[in-house]
Amino acid sequence: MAVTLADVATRAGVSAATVSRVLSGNYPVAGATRTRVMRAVEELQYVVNGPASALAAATSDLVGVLVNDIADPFFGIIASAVQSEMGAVGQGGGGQKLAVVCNTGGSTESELSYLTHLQRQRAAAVVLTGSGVEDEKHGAALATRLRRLAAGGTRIVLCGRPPLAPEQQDTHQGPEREQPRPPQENGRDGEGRADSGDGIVTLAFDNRGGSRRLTEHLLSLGHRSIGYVTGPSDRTTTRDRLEGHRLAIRARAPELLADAEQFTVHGGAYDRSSGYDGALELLRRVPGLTAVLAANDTVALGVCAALRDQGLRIPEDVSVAGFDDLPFSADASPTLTTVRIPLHDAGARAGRLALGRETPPPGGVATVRTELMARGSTAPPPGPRG
Amino acid sequence: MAVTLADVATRAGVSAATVSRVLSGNYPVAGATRTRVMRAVEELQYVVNGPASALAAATSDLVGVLVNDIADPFFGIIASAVQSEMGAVGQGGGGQKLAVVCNTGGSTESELSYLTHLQRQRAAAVVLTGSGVEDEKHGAALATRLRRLAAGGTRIVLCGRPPLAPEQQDTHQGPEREQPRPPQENGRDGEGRADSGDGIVTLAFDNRGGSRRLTEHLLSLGHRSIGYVTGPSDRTTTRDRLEGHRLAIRARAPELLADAEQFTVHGGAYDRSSGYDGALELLRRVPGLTAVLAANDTVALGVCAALRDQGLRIPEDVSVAGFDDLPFSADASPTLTTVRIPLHDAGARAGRLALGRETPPPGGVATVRTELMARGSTAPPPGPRG
DNA sequence: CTGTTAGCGCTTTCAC
DNA sequence: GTGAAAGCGCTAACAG
Repeated sequence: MAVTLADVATRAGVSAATVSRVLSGNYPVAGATRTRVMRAVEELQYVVNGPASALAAATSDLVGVLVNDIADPFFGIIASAVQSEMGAVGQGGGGQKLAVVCNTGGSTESELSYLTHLQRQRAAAVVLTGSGVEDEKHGAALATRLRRLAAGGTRIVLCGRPPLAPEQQDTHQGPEREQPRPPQENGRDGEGRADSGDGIVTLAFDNRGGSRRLTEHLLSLGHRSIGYVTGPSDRTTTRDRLEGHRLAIRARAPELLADAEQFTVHGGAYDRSSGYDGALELLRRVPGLTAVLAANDTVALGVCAALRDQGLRIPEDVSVAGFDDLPFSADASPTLTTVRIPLHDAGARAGRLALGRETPPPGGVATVRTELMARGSTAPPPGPRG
Repeated sequence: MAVTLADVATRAGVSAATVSRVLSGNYPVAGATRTRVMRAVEELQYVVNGPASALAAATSDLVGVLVNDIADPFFGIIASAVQSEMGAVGQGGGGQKLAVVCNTGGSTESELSYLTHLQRQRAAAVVLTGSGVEDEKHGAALATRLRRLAAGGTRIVLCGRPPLAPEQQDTHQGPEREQPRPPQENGRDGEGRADSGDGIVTLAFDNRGGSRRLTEHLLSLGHRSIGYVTGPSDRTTTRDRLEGHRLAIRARAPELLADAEQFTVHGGAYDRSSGYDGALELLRRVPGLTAVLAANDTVALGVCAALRDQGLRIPEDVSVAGFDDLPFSADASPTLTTVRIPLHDAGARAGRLALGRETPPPGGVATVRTELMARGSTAPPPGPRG
């Protein structure tokens, strides 16, 4: 770990400044000099010292991507899309960014901790993906930290979670504690500024709308006993999807509202086993169950497994639907009815936003549309008494 | 991006050196002073400048994890395990490492490029996961780069790929061009040194052995028309798995060897669609096909889908098996016969090795055992004429 | 077009 | 136990 800019300079018979200019390429240098320098670099196998250069230039090429679970394709797809926008992987010189993904495991401390690291590294941008945790204290801490990062010049993009709660008024000015969430459909709350005013841009997923359409689909097939296996209860995504579900019931079959709580099982995680356990629990609670909605596709797979293990056929006996439309859903048997989120597109857009290569939506908030994918796992409920 | 160590020092009424000592915690500081400093840090919301600190200390807390496809759970599981070993996520001070995953997309340029970035950042360690690319030129370039990194103090761990080819003798000393690969089962080639001599440690997966056992399983069920859908042909994993398959045939049913090439379809990627297309192609080529082996579980899912679309039942008409035992395999219907690789354990071990928290295996190379998981997707072939 | 001169913000001897 | 000072390797004005 020895060879420095100075060594290269000596070898090439030029000054360190010249070498620096050749390497960064953003400054006129004579052709001959350039070749000489390049040769010296080659011969010495010189590699720029990142920290030194970052310190001097006060910039960094790091872009952090925070995900809740890197082993879940939902995040993998988004992360991969973000990374795909970071630019052609040149051999070194250019302003290419390095997107690194950080796995928080859904832990709030871990999330904060990664943000600290990223802040230390003076990251160029940070993309936070997926569900946020609904915790008053964490939410405030997170918002503060993100605003501070943004103020320091780091671009912040929220992808797949709702926008930050409006800034806390430190000058306590009243007991106004209503409406903790900013309006969703109205894209003008930033009063026309290019972002929400603090440089943080949000790409929210229309979880509520998608979920609502999904439940409507089931309702119109004739289902009246619809179980729901939620995700972890403190997640924004969980809440939004459940809300969409309830909205559909309220609008189309209000008589079912009374049983809603009874028909809802709160899963502990977005994984297969909470689907499995949840389905079993629903079967126990709801005698005439004809359909099960799952928090996402992975959970839905667990639901299917449990149902099958109980000798139930899908969709003849029970319909099942997921959410997200991950690649495996189209291949499952039967093919899984779900709600498609254009994860790749959203991730790519988040990447562009992070690099400042795309102008932020008005108000700093855009909602990504979701689409119902009606497939083989949903059908009309079985006739009375099978 | 303003507040610096000096600001904190002023505020706390001490010198910058003292603040630094308090923050790094590895030096005796009076209790009172420490509290005073901490308070100043708190009040000023001070965050260490990573580049500056890395420059001065000539160390970094970055650990890079290179993966071929971040959207593939195979890599997600390994990466997540590596990350889980990086230590309790403290609030900042300690020597905690930041594991960042870099998605190469299987591209060799991208791989090299990420290594350059990591080298620039003076990464503490680099973990390369999964299949390497079998390309003479790239192999050499990669080996050189990794050795250089290792020489510079960066720990290198190969997880899920074969060890590096032995060092190129620059002093051309003979036409010795045999055995481009080091012995696998013999763990003593490093002559008892704690690693292969260059500080690079390898955790190879026993793909060949697992594949061999899988084919033996099919053979002993009575299958004689076994199709094989491979992964991308330039990958070490692809080659090893195919070799294991051929080995089993050679040992147990040499009469099938003649048709081996005919029964092998080379898939373009480790994805669902090459499984789908591969299965169709096999059906075309092999009239009495009774079993299909896939490069991995994801490919196997594609194979299943194709088979089903052709009206074939699994396993009654055709048996199918995958490789890796990803979580979804146990949930597929029918449950998928496959070969289990302890991905999480391997990743965790790679993480420990990367941090120097575990002593490297003798010779620097360890082979991770794989295990046959015989499940519902394989059964004896149908009787003659169905 | 190229060299000189200052730092960037932190860590770390070396004194006190 | 704490301070002063000397860089770490690079970039970015300024001069020439």
